[in-house]
Amino acid sequence: MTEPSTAGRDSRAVSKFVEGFAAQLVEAGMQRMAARVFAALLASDSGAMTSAELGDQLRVSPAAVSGAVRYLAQVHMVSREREPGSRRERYRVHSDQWYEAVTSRDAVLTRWEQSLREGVDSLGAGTPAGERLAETLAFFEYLDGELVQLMARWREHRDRTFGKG
Amino acid sequence: MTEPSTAGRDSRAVSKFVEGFAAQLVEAGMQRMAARVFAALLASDSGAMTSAELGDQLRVSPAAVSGAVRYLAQVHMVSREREPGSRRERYRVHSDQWYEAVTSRDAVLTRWEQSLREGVDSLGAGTPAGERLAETLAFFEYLDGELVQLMARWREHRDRTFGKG
DNA sequence: CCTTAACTTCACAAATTTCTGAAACAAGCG
DNA sequence: CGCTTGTTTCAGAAATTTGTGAAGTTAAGG
Repeated sequence: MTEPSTAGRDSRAVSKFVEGFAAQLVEAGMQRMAARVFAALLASDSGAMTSAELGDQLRVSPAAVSGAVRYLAQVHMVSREREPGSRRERYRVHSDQWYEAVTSRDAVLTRWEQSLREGVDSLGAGTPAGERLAETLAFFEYLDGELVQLMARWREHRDRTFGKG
Repeated sequence: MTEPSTAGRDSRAVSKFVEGFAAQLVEAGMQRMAARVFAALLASDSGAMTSAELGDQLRVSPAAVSGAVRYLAQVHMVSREREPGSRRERYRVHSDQWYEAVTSRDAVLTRWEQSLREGVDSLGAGTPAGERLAETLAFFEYLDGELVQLMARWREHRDRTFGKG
């Protein structure tokens, strides 16, 4: 017998990946529900799902989906789409967009750098502690700049590998 | 009046930096106590502190310090030193060692890659979802390799800037 | 060896986070 | 306009995380 269209795939396999990958993300610091929603989108064929589909597949309430999606949208890991002429919303991983969000983490690095700058100032640039903070700061500033270039090279590499492949 | 030797520095300023920077680390996903211990070490002049000093400065129990240090040692952000002929242990940030730990995050990336590989297999390399996972996996593999080179360039850059400076 | 200082482990209490159901809110459609 | 469907907000219950005190372990020093 044929499976229903949305579940043409082995939903056992999908779930195993979703939960496993989400667990890894959680261990790295992401909120549990956000991780699960993200993994589910990543593992969907279209790369987009509605709130109802997510709630159904993950067995959670609309409220939980709402909260997770708000977070994911804030950090640019998914985008929201309004299907024209419907109150239904779709959440999508943009395949190239999302890992840019993971690496660039601009906001995080910037705040770290700001803290370190203040530390260097208040502890004194000449003190051993001040020098250690300054070196750390220099590292993050270096990292910032390098990541931009790294992402540029990745896009090129990706286009060669996937674009024409 | 002169301050006691260990607190020759403005302990108000130290604490402000420690708590502020730790908060940023927490927001990025690190455990609270580990973040505070790490920040305290970073802001110390010698780059090393004993368990007692840490507990005293952060106003927490030995147990809390123990837990935090175990974690930090596991992820190579501090190393433990046994002062010879004493049961006192010192915890140290190696100034160059620690941010290597932050970037390389080898363990994390490796586990992500493993999850993704399994996902590609079980969802099918030919399916749209499988292709998305494969592209994501390729990205992390690329990142792995690039980070190694990036760190090599940083060390060079650092030696030029701080080594002879 | 026995004492004692230092660290670790463990069970539990406190604080925080996470998810839910219910109610409020929005927006298409008749 | 009001009905209906879909999303968000909110207060609280449940689960998880975090830090403590106390007991346990290890090893230096008499």
